[in-house]
Amino acid sequence: MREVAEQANVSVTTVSHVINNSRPVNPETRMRVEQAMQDLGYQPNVLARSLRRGKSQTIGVILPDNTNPYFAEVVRAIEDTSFSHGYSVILCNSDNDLDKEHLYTNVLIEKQVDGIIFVAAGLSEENIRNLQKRGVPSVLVDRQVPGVEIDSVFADNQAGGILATNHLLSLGHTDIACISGPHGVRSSSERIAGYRHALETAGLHPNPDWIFEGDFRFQGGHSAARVFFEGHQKPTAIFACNDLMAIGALHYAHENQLRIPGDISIIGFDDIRLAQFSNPPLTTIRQSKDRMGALAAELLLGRMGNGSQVIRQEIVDVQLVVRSSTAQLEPSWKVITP
Amino acid sequence: MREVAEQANVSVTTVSHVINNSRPVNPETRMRVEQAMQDLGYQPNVLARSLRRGKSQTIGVILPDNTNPYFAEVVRAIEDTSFSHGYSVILCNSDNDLDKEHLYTNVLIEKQVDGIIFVAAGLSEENIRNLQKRGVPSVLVDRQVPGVEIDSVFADNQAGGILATNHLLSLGHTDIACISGPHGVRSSSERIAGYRHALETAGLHPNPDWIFEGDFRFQGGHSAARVFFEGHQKPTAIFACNDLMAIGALHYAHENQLRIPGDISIIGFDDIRLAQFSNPPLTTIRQSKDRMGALAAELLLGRMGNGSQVIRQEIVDVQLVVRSSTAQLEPSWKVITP
DNA sequence: ATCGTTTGCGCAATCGTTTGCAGAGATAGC
DNA sequence: GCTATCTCTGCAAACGATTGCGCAAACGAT
Repeated sequence: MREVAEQANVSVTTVSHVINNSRPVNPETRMRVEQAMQDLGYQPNVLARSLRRGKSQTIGVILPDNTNPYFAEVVRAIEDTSFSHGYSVILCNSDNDLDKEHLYTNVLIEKQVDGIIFVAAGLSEENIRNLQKRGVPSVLVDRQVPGVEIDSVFADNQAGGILATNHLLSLGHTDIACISGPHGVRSSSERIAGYRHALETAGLHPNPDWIFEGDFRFQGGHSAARVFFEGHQKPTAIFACNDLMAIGALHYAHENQLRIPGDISIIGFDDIRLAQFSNPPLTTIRQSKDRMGALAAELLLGRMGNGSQVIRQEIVDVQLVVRSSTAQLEPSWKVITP
Repeated sequence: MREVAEQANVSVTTVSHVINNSRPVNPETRMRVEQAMQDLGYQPNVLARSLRRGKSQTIGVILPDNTNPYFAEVVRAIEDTSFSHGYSVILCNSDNDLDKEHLYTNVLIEKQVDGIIFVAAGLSEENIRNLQKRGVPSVLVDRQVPGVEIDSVFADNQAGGILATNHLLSLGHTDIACISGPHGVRSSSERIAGYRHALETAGLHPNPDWIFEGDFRFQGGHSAARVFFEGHQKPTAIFACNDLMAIGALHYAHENQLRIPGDISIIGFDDIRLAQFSNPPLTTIRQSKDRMGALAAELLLGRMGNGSQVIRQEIVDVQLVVRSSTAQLEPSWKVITP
């Protein structure tokens, strides 16, 4: 910058002002400065600027694993909208590990990020309070932490669980198993709550053997399906709490010559892109990952712009997407069996 | 920091030295300082440190789309190894857009990243020279840019293409179609080169109608398959240049009651996690994304540590993984048809 | 008591910007 | 011709750390 100033025969002050348009400067001078910047290939040092201004134009995103398509799509949306507002994003994989998450949080704070988005974080209440005490704007995505006031956006998980279960019920299924997410993940337990609620409303009571705790990954769905089908009583339909596990279950069924949806109906949750290309294409509950990511970023940006605004909790709708992995229960089955 | 210094009754100099262990300090004093840091909940401002030290402990990763499982897995490995060396990563989605990529590059430079990793970048030669001129360490992953000397790591794509094609040939297929990646993507064209080479070595000449330019996404594979099967002469096997497209093709086949691998064999490339859970599980060419990502990060870290080391180009092996989407060509087919 | 060494610490410049304050010259109003 | 206003620019102090240089006390040896 000093070099530019010298070459243009002005002070660094002026250079700064032409860069930022922060006060009027004589057109002729401005030209000279711009020319000098050109000639010298000058690029500002944003670090110094950030230091001075107290804003780094950077946000942190902490999520369990960017390899999970669901998170990948959310973070993509976050990155897009952040970028279009002039912010960069630092990516952090917490592996659902609270310590790692804490570590990342500190790194981000030390790097002076302007805000943090937690995607389905394992965030503890204490952790959040700490953030708030430090005055770091943050928003939660996909998961609530009870008993704490913080901007957040998540899907209407319970409604989704109900939607999914009702869909299966409406097809005549009553023996509906369920693959949950990892223990303690709120979004999963809400979906399960929806599942339970729908069953009870239909006058059925959920069979505890038919709730299997998965891991939100292919493998978990696969294992769950095995447990169900090696069990005494076999379900005719499965509600998986995310698409990955649904596809894992699909895979198990396929390995074992179970026809889908002939022998077993499967419904997922999320509607990741893959869902329409699975075999058969997966019936699922769509939550808009684009919208969630964008919303999260906007919430954060808003909060950063104006610290005192009221807390917002955005709930995004879910939607049943019927494809080919679910079908009417063959009446014959029920009739013949007894 | 000043506050800490006051509270501990020392100068900021000393505080700095206890933080960095950069010179001996009296144990008792050190205790006092540490206590003060505790009490005040002090966290260093890494921005200021970076400014002073001229290193930001941050690297940039520019890739087309973090939503693509292949890239997602690579970037995950990059993030992991960077983190374990004390670096954060800024994520940038270029959408294969050269302008956007250029923009991101500038942002990263201005943010004073210590290095940049381009994953399958559309990077132009000029672009790279610019980087080198500026002295920004950078490494290329998954794709070479011809005529430029730069650290890079990529898979042995041609070998992979040969491996895939030979596998199909060995199963008796001769009518082998091919779904390429987008025009101009080096990794894809090398795979195609391998495909051609293998065919020619087997005394066949590739049918130009049987090379379809895809987009490296589900949809492209799907479209390609349609073109092939609506064509006059139908292939008995398909080599897709990545798994996503292979799965797209699988999906088309399924929609049209083509049995796999009975009616058509399909082989992919990458071995993304999904590949083993597709229906049927996908035969593919594995390239270790973990290794590539880790290697890339290590290359970059090495370069950052020592600017003058010799240029390194790491080639990671590929490997045929046989699953269930490919099978022996039914002899009947060929015999009966004429 | 003196001197040389070691140990422990602080001063102040620096990294590259931004920004409050203020000065110089030009223009205008009377 | 004098002052008021306006336009354009620069000085220097921050932002929060790191680091070369140097000083003072303590210590051991003679």
